[in-house]
Amino acid sequence: MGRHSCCYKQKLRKGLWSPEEDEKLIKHITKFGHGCWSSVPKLAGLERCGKSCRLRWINYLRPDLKRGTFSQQEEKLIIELHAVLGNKWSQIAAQLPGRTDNEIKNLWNSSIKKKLRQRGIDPNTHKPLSEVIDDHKAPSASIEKNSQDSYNLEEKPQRNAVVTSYPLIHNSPPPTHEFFLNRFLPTHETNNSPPTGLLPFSYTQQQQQQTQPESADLFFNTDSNPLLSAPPRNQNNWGRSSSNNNDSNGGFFGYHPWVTSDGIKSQNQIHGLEGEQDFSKWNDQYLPFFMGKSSIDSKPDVGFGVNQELYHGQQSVDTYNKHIQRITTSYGQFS
DNA sequence: AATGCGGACAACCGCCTCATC
DNA sequence: TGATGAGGCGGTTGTCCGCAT
Repeated sequence: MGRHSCCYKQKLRKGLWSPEEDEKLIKHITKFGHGCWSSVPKLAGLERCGKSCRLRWINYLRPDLKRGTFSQQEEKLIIELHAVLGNKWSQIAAQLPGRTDNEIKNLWNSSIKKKLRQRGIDPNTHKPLSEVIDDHKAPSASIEKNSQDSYNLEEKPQRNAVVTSYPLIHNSPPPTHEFFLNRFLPTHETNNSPPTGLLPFSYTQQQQQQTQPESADLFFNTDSNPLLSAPPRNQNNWGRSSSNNNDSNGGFFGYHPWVTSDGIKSQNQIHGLEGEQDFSKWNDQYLPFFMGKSSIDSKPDVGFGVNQELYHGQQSVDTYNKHIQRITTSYGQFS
């Protein structure tokens, strides 16, 4: 495809964004939505290409970004997801509320990779380095099965420590495609009810009551991983993840007061918010925009996560189907 | 005080996919 | 059906800043 036409244009600014530019972009998007990104610079009075504006907004200016340092839980989750998804940063980011793919990618390249190597784990294969060197050897009996937490990056590696564990898959077979799909698919997949959006790891009360397969426990230990924890029974919202402990605003994707385990709350319920004051504040300023009510472009916005699709009727179903198709492509067909 | 180095983060580049014409 | 434009993604580079020497 080659370069974008905007890249050929002269006089476009590059490099770091000034506060004035940020302000212009924020003002424009909060007022009109982004619509077609290529038209944003002109309409906002910026000498930037649309792509640059999009990136700046998504990675830095969006109001739902969490920012700040990553918690240990977040780092562990990133590693676990990377073991399954590889360098699919956008898919990994989709599971971390308020984090961007760029942020996660940077963390991986600058920090996590190094930590894993220090612990004797190959960051690409997630296998012990010794196995990567001698790749023909099957996982040997020397692998200690009780070492549950070789991803605990808080612990410093011991001198001369022998890496003795498979980081994720200890004495269990790798999780199946079905298992992973179950974690990602919304709960309504088997009926015709409206989609609830691809919330982070689907949850139903039935699932909670079921005994998790062994691989699931190893993979997504909901006891130890608050990001994956199911909400308490009879609670109508997704609990704010404990990874947001330091985030007084919670983050847009941190919890979803309008989504119940049964489906979607009404608009009145959404706007009433039932005492969710943090969200209410946020709602006044940004909800119309995040609902895709752009005055420029009536198409649903993309790039804010799939949960906003709750508001888009048939289009949300179409987009939802696309997500299913994408996941199916990646992880195989499910029944 | 000057310099070099490394970490963290922001931004760009190039490619791919998809929608539209 | 191919050309084109736009959005999205992953890899890479650039920049800033703190720290050690």
